[in-house]
Amino acid sequence: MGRRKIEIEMVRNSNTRQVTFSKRRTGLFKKANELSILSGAEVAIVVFSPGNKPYSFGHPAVDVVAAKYLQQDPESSDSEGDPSFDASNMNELNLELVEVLTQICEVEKQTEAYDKILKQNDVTTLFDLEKLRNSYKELQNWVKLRLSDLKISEYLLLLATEPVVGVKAKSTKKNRRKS
Amino acid sequence: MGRRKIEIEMVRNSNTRQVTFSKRRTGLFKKANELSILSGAEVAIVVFSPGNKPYSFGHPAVDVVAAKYLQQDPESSDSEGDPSFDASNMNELNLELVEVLTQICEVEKQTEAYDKILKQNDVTTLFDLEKLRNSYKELQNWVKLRLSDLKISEYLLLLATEPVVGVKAKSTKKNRRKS
DNA sequence: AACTATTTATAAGA
DNA sequence: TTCTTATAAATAGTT
Repeated sequence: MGRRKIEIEMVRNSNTRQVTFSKRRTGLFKKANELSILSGAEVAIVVFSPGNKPYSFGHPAVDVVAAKYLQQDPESSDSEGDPSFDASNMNELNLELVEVLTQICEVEKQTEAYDKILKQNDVTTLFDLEKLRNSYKELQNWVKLRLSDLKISEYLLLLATEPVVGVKAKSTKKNRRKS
Repeated sequence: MGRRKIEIEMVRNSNTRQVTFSKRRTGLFKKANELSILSGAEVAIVVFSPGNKPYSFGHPAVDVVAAKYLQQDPESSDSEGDPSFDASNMNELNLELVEVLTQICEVEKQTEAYDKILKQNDVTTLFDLEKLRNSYKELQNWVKLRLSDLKISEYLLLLATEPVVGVKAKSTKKNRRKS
């Protein structure tokens, strides 16, 4: 929507990129505001600029909408009994990390194998394409699996909620969670 | 932007309101996607429709961006805890996690895109094969990159050395870290 | 779900 | 950064 049509791809020039970000971030928030007013919808937006500065928009407020959203999926944290935050959580987190790293290794080996297939430049038969296709599917499934059980994200969220994670914080009422 | 100019105010007719919501929600998410691609910004949006159905958009993912946002202002206290292991370590670890999650998300989206190519069963030209080949290479490179800067692994090692991370552990000499 | 007349967003330029 | 403006894109009302 400007003097010229542009491709939707990372803007090369870092200066132009920042300008584009500013303009479009403004536009995005304006649209969000209109959406919330016109339809009465609740909207929350969080954006990190290329320079990593945070911007947010919320109607009625980011926190409110975010909380509502997070409440949706009740599978999130609760299990842990009482110690405001103890080792078991950390150990689980660590295990998750090990898992991720392990699987990343596996993916590397897989991709190498698949790359070999591709290097035989005769991959023109349907059969080979089928194999290729399946390879991608596997990879995709792996990633989805990783993402779908969002335990790590949940942990992050949980951790973010506790300013001082894994350390006995000043026990304010914030350490309390519904259980 | 339509046949007529409209005032930005709650749309009266509930049917029209729902239609407006649908159209504009789509537009908003499209804009968000363009913003994230053009500028490399991270974006998370959560919307509740007038009928209270949740919709979300995230690049790399709602949870990841949300977590990062929430972590921003940790009224970083250090409390009365044993300083041998405080929040700063956790924050670093968390940032690493955010990194990994971000890249995993990117891979997922990539693989989805490539899968689309494969689904067009006309992938018989050399050109397409070339694209496919490059796709794999990118993926492979990503994984290698992930593995080569072994910061996370280092953390894991560190963590593994500390059975109880982030919590006042039985203080042995293990609380020592190279510095 | 499509179709367009219009309005709105914005890329480039100043 | 802010403004201007030619043009691309979104969308309100219609079919």
